[in-house]
Amino acid sequence: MVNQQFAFALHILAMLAYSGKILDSRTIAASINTNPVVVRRLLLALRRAGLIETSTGKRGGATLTKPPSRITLLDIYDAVAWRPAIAVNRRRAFRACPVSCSMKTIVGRISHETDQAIRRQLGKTTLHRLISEIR
Amino acid sequence: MVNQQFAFALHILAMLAYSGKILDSRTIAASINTNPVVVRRLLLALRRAGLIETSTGKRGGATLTKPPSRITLLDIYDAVAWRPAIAVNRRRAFRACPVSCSMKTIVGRISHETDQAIRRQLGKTTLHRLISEIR
DNA sequence: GAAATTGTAACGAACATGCTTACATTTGGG
DNA sequence: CCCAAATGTAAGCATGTTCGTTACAATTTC
Repeated sequence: MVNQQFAFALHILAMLAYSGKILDSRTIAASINTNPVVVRRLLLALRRAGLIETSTGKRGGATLTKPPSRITLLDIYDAVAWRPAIAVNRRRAFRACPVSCSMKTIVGRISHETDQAIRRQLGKTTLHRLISEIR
Repeated sequence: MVNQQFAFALHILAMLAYSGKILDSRTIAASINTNPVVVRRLLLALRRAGLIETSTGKRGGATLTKPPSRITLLDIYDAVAWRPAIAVNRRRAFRACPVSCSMKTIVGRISHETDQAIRRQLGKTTLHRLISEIR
């Protein structure tokens, strides 16, 4: 992955789990060293996934909806990673070439299997275990 | 991954394995539906990894250096994927925040574990098995 | 020596990513 | 009731990546 959204999302949720309090996007952004709007966009994705709740207005911010022991890194990955780790070539195949005609299917399967392997791995770790490594 | 280089590399090696002959970059590029220079750049990476040999001049091109049963998708992945699937935030940590100070290490470990999971998966499949699915 | 091929540099277009500004909306508290 | 503080969200910009393209030197075969 080129983008850092998964790393940012982990950081956000680690902050929320570690503090246990409502945190605003400015505080979180300072910890990540980025802009509050970048954080807010990720908060939206995490909320859509049901991992956090947000509230607007004064004293607003975000909190977890579940205990950190019941959130896995896979939940977070699903919330923010929409592209598979392995891309497939989507162009038209060259009809006269059997390799070309089969590659989309074959690479599609490889991509899917690899995704499953990633998901299996991420499903093993909870947010609770992740924050237990802080300090 | 945003880029398609792994998919392209799989395609190139599948062509070489399937045909068993020397193929030039123009032929391969036509099958992938891209430009010969794009193919040649990947051929360089695959050659550096010891998977193929190339020859210049008339009747030049590329061939495998080993039987397809002895090339795994992991070999190919290593040849062309230099970025880890999961990026880490490389900015300076915010010193006053314990979460911020720990995240680089923690996400680094997650990134590494995930990479290992990907590599385990890709190591299971040989180029031979891949081309057995053609047609 | 001509033709075909790789190796490689240089440039550009398209796209992805993240930062920033801006502002409407919502909420809490005096 | 009004102000301050916060999210939600759009728009635009800068940067980096990716891929395609052109071009040409070097190499090899015939």
